[in-house]
Amino acid sequence: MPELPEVEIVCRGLNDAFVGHRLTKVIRRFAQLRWPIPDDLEASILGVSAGAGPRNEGGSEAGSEAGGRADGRAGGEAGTEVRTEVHGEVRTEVRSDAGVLRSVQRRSKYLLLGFDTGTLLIHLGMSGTLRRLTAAEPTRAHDHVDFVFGEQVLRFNDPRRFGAILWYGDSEGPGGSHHLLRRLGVEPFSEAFSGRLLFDATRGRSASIKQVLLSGAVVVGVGNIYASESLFRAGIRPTSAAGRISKPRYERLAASIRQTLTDAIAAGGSTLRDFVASTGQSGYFQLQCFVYGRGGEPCRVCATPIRAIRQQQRATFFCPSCQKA
DNA sequence: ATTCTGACCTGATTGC
DNA sequence: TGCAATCAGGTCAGAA
Repeated sequence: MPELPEVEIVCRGLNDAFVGHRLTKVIRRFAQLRWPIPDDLEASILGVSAGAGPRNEGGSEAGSEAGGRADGRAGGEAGTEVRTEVHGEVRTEVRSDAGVLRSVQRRSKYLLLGFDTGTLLIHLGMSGTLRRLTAAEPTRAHDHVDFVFGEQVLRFNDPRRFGAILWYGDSEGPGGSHHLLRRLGVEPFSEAFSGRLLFDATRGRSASIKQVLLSGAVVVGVGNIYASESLFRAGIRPTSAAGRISKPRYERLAASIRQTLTDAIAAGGSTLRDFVASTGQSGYFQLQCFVYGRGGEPCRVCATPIRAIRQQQRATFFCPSCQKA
């Protein structure tokens, strides 16, 4: 599963390949992910009310060979009927650029695809991938959804179905207020993230520091691998009570988290199982881990055998010599 | 309020 | 070779 660096790589890939292009169709082959994929997703994105009539359904693909260039007058293009509700007043207008993907952003491990009508939330869960393919590419097992952008397709595949595809319409407020995003901690690369924040947020907490990092309530994007790696670089035992770690050590931890994530992004995201970039390329080399997955092997710094334990049913790795309680 | 457990799923790997 | 048990990068909902 993608941790933050992988999601960041996918986010950049989506920006390069799809922003400015127009979504023409959503093909939903299997709807049951962590939550059901809305059945009116295509209509929501395109701004067409769900009951707008079956005549519109099939034949509206006429202008899709234009390859994403929208400046031409598009002679025969009828445009798409868009209905917006403003203060209870329903307006109908014809918009030829309905469905154009305006932006792709990452918040924690959520991908936020911005359309004029609202925000598409995508989470890759543990095993989700997004690939960029041509529309003719045959589907494989667990290819649940296609987002068709003319000739190219963004295809969502997720064997374990822990991922999510949700819609957050503009009428529901800005996407950032979605309940899944509202309680998230700060971004690790934001100004707000610091050793002081970690220190202040953990006073009185008896939970282990690794548990606090994984919870995402203070800082987001530190998954199971990078929690172990960051704590190693900071010289802190994963089992230490978060409330008993000093401010200087938290300063070091904040820097370690940033550095670990930066290194992983630079490496193209660590490739463990089935991560594939949105371009469909795989074969990124894996970030060289100091401790993760190296139980029993010698520490790369001091040669002491790395210890493997379990915390909250998750694998944790640390060097008993380099990392102090 | 904080902390912990179970649940959601399939697939790869391990051990008998 | 086959089959069962175990594990996997996330995170939500609910119980203790």
